[in-house]
Amino acid sequence: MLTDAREIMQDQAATGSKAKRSSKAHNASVDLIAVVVAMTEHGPSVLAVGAGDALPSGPFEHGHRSLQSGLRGWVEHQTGHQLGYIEQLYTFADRDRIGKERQQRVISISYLALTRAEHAAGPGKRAWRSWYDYFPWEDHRSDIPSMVADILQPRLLAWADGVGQDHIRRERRQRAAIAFGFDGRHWNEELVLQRYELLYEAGLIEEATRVSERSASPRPVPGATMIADHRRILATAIARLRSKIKYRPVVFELMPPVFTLLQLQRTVEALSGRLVHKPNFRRLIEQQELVEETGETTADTVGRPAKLFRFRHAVLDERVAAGTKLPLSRA
Amino acid sequence: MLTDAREIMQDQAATGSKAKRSSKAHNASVDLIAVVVAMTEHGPSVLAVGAGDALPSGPFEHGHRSLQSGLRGWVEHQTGHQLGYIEQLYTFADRDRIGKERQQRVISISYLALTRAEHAAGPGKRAWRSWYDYFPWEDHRSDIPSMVADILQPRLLAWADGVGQDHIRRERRQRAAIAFGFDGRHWNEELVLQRYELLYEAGLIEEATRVSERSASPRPVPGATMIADHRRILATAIARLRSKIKYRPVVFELMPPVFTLLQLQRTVEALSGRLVHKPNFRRLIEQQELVEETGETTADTVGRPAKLFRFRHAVLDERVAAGTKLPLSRA
DNA sequence: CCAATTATTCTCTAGATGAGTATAATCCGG
DNA sequence: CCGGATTATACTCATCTAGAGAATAATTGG
Repeated sequence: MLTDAREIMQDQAATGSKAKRSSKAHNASVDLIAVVVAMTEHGPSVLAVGAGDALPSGPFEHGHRSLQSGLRGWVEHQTGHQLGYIEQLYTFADRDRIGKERQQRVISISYLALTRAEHAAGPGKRAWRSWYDYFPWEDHRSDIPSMVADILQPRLLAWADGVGQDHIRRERRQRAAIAFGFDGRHWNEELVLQRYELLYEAGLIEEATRVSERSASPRPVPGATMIADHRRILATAIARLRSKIKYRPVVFELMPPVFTLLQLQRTVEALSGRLVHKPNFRRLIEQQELVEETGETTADTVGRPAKLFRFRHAVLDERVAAGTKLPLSRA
Repeated sequence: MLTDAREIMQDQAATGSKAKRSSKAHNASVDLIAVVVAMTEHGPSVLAVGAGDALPSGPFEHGHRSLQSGLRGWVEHQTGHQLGYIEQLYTFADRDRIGKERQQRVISISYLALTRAEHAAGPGKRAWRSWYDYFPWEDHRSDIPSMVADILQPRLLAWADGVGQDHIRRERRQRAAIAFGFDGRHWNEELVLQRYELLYEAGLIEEATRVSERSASPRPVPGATMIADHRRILATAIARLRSKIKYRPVVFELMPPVFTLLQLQRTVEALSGRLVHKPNFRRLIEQQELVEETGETTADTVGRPAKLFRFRHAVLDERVAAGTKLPLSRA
């Protein structure tokens, strides 16, 4: 099982330690929320519950051995899905949420999990939704979605120009330009959360406006909504994953045991939302020795048959990739 | 104020959302733990309380507006220190910890904060401890500490060889070699947590053994201890910071408003625990336009006077550094 | 003025990366 | 059985980046 060593270690650390300090901590309820990602026929997909508008989640309970095992339990119970790779995303305290009579706060701990769609056992087959349903502006594979220039840009500009002070207007314009690549800037696929936050701040996200205010607010931007802040958590997960595939071999968690290099490339492209240069992608994968040939080739496809590869699990032990960006002396 | 946009946004997200799902979540107490880092005369230092064996911490309470503000409150109260940059580290659930009669779990949310030592107001002047007091094997600036070869290596090998099965022994040896750079491997300064975990697993960390077992266990390795798992949290923070200075301009949080390039270099070296190549470091900083000249030069020192620089806060708005490692097409 | 000391600039090299071209192996319709 | 379409794989080339070390500049203290 491919797992992020650091995260796993941390969680083991959590369950193994013994505390000595007694504290007058007050109580809170603790929720676990999972973003479960897999590749389906519809592209990079997320496991949704309810009407496709909620992430699997549930309270952390006494029976749970650890946070992660509690999360696994809830996902399995709600979707019939067993999780492999898990990493923690973020913990936040919800301010407005109040439990029954006695005031009580809710702590939400969110996780990113990677799996293969086939692993599903049970009913939840329909539960996969392409994550681009929720973020249609994030898919730049075929081209920049027309809605970016047609809808997002004018509305964000209107939002920026709707403010009186000059420096705030400029600052808003600049933030929008950086996040969405306006004015000839490059698109940065990792800024998923910043883009969502910006739209949210501009009042263009449906979740940002209360039902009572809907008529007064600007029309929200296209994209499926979710309850509470689940869509924000999803944005966080996508951003994390898009960043992580660049320095850790996590893509393979989403691949079948055996695959062609083009299939691998298509997966990376689906996740990052943009196309990569085929020969260079191949060179990158091979020089890092991430895969090994099985000896087999594909048969069913048109054109020259492609070699099949499998992930070299050994690289997880051999190396620990860490991005060097300091001018260290090699010595 | 230089802050990590992603983290801050997340926390705002937390306080701003409204939840709809009612849950039967059971109660837990929530603790906030801070690793506060600054550069002092003794190098990279961490703010400690008690006998220098605990991190500032306290329960998350009703009065707190958000997790971060709760953390700020506790640190300020316990150390008189105001915090600037804050980012979340990790959340874990402590299994063995039980509150009074009714069984209750403790959730610990840990944070990394960066500040300047001078910002201290109040008594806690003695509270700064070099982080190398706790991890003496992590400082490779002058040379590889002799204890690595003299103490750590033999004890880790003894631990590995103490197991019967051949493949487990090999796996332990390999893990130790990768983490500590044995057998001619390179030292990877980011593996702070992995190294601590390995020593912990090998029973060489004092916190790992209960008092009653102390006589039977192997003698722990040098290094100041901390209560509970605070030293592990510190290791996590150091690892995160060593990684982050490579792709985000966070070092400047630790610098005075005006500094020379050598001072900046010394700070980076102190954090990463290793030396960098001076001309190349300079080239890196300048080509990224992270700093601008003040026009002044240092006077007090021997040798050619150095130009003084200040951080260009504008870069935070202009750019969003994100590590590209995919063979994307430039378009 | 000279030696010592620190700062700053340049040069050289090897490797990584972006981009495009060329060749290989298959299928399919004639 | 051949030629075009299609996909896979292998090369080539220019540019950029990062590691390493040398050369030059501006001080201080004798």
